[in-house]
Amino acid sequence: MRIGELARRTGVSERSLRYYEQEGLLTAERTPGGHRDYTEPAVARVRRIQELYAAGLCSSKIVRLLPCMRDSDGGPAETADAFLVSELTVERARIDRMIEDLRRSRSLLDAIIDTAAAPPDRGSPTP
Amino acid sequence: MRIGELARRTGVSERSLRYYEQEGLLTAERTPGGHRDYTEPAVARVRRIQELYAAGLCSSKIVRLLPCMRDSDGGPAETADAFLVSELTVERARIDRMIEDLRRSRSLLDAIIDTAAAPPDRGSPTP
DNA sequence: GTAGAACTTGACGTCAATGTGAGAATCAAG
DNA sequence: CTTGATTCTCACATTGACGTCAAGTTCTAC
Repeated sequence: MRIGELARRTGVSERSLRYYEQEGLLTAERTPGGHRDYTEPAVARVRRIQELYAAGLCSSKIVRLLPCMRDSDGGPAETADAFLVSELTVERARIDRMIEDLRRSRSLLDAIIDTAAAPPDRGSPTP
Repeated sequence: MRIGELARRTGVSERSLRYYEQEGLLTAERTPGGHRDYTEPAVARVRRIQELYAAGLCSSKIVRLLPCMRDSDGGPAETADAFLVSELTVERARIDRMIEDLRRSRSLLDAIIDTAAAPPDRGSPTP
């Protein structure tokens, strides 16, 4: 499929897809004229890339991480070397902290929303 | 306390603290000479600001949200108006999605780390 | 009063993922 | 062949929360 279709199916802009290629995250065959021609697994791959970006990983981390994932492109999964593993362990800890922070922020918002939903308590406290 | 101490106690750079003030997130008295003089609750406030930034809220959202929080500066908490509540509800949903994404990414990393930790399965499958 | 640390404002730089626009080339269909 | 949609590359702009440097002022301790 070509870049427009991939963009529509993944919800990722064409610009970003080209950027992913530039960063080595995504590859594509080329038509004789030079247009990108993506295979079907590219859809799943792009979704995973987005997830990892959302998790706060930068492209250089992702590019080393992707080959270690199953089903990334049909090929057998590489095994992460010790250095990558140690980096990923750090990232995992960071993600855990992020989740904790998000939980706190979530309950903060909850409290505010609940307070606003409750009948506004003006002046005279429950008699 | 002055900006240096607040920076040390919160782990936030002086630059950021001035930026928070510029964005209306944080206020301070001034000494006769113009130096910022923070009160004790500023510490907690800065921490909360950081949490909300970590949750992906931008300064303009945070600045409207802070007055609705308890203990932010000792004053009574304002109640969020309907518009803010609707925005916060959207943010809360976004945070929920973020947490879900993070969980997925976390288990992705987990799988890779576990695979690398397991004895590398080279060629000859269990005879 | 004076040295040096801490602070001030202001302006410009950074970073990483994208947006955006120009101008040329390619593709699919009639 | 032609037209119009799509894609190409290249390059510059944007965003937001900061880093960083400069030149000047204030505070603190002696």
